[in-house]
Amino acid sequence: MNLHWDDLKTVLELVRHGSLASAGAQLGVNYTTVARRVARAEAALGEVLFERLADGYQPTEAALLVARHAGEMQQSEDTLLRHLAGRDERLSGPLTLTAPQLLIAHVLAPALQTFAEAHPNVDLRVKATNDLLDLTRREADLGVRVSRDPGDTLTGLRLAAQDSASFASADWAARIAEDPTAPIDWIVYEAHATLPKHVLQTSPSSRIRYRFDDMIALAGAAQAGLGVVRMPMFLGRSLDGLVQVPLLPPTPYMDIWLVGHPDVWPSAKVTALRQAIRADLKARRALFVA
Amino acid sequence: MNLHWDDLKTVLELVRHGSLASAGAQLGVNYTTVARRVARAEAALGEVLFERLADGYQPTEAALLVARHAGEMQQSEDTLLRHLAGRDERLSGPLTLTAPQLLIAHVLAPALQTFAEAHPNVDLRVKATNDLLDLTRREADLGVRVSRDPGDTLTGLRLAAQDSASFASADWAARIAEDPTAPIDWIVYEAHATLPKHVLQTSPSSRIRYRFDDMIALAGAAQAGLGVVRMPMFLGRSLDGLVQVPLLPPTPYMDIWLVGHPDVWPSAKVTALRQAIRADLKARRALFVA
DNA sequence: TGCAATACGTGCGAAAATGCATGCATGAAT
DNA sequence: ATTCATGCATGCATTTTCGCACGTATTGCA
Repeated sequence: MNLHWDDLKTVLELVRHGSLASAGAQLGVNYTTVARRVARAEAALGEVLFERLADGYQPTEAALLVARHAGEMQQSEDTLLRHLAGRDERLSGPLTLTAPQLLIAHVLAPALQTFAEAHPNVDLRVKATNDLLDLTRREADLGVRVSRDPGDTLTGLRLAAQDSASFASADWAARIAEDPTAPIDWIVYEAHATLPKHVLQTSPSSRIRYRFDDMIALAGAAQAGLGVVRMPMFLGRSLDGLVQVPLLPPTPYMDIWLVGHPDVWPSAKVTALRQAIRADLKARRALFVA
Repeated sequence: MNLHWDDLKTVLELVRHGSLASAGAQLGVNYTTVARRVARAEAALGEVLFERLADGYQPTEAALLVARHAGEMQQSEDTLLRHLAGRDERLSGPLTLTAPQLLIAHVLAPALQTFAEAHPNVDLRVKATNDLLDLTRREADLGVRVSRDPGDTLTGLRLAAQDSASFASADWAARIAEDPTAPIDWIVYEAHATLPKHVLQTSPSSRIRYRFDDMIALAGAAQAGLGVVRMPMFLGRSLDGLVQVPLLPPTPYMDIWLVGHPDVWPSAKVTALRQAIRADLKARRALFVA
């Protein structure tokens, strides 16, 4: 009986995910298939790879060894896929972009439309998420990220510098204009965030009333009048029902980057999308700064 | 449609072997299966991997790229298999030894018998060939080789130093004893071999009458009385119908080595076989030298 | 104690992969 | 010109693999 490479891949995912069901989900197969492939791999290798316990499959040392080398194989596969993608000169077929939802909705949409009309044969897939997808593993071909730099392994193009400022509903804006010393409710992003020093000095009656882990929810809360938020200029300007309030002067914020893996970067489709996005944002540069 | 690792392996073997049939033979599947897997890989990658020409499948650049990375994957697989074998402490299951036919027949057989009796659960497989099997790819676990050194990547244990001398049938031996100046027919090994200088000086009437590319055939020819041969001491002594003749004094010959890959070397089965062979040959050390 | 969720094994029918037989094309040898 | 060997495509029957439905065991929680 001889060893199937796909069975090694299956062992790898089972070691990574711990249960037949989740490994199967990752592989796109039923969990029974995972169990059967593992059994086949055990027969082929002559080694017990997992202990079948009540709460799941527990990998043996041999399984960890298999997983280690199968991981290397997967890296080779990833590299192959990147190289194939990178030398692809066709302007057709799938192309995957990832970006935060709010950037897509309020910034990137026009560029995507321009691109889609210019290249009707490209099947553009947009993964809208704040998760940093792994471009090394080709979870996406290009990514738009808000960060200080593009990172070590990725190639990056700075699309725009941006400022942040304070925004709130018209209600709140009126109240602040009326009585600058009145108590101010802030809605801040992420659990451990603090108020900017400037705010603490000039508006000592400020307090953090809500902490949100999601920028979309936070924006909605601000629109609903729950309080004042600090957010990028483009976002405050784009959202209905929000106006800038003078609590926090415009401050430099993280830049917007277009990033990609250097192997994939030269592909025709990636180059075309890159240029479409870059041209569009260059024309609207003023949207992002005060 | 998603990519099967086994299809990458299939593309690799097709690139290496050039035809569906030989790739299929290598993989142990029908050639139609190779054709279908290649078609599947092409669909999954969105790339044409081979041009179907009248005289076979011609790989495209993309196929060469696939093959390169699939080769890396195969190396990972080989390394995995070696590591698994190396940490195997069981004295059961398959164990493969490779050695030249004549060494097995006339030297190793007793040691193998001892080993087999001591370890009845080991399934000992002997690959008798002069080809140097690839121990890195686990074509064998241990090899016995006649050479100057074990090579760079393999671990080696010198089993015996040996001499060579001249041998011939009883007929020839009598003729030489009778008239040392009579013409002597030599049978030499390999195409470009020449007679030793010592022979040219002391027996100027010597001439090369036959050149053989196979030591077994050569030994048989000597037994049949076709002429005089130079061969290792152990072999001349072991073959019926051959006696040593004084044309060529015993001369140091290449050593006999037991070699293995360092990853596999510590395995229990390999260690046991190694010790059996080493002990046996140590006891019969005199067989190899004058 | 009872219920829901998670995790796995098993049997069966459906789907996919495989092997085999046949036929065609090409090139080399007779 | 004919024959043979090599190499591949295609259709069909078989084998293998897979997904699904059902059953069991365990854990956590109310």
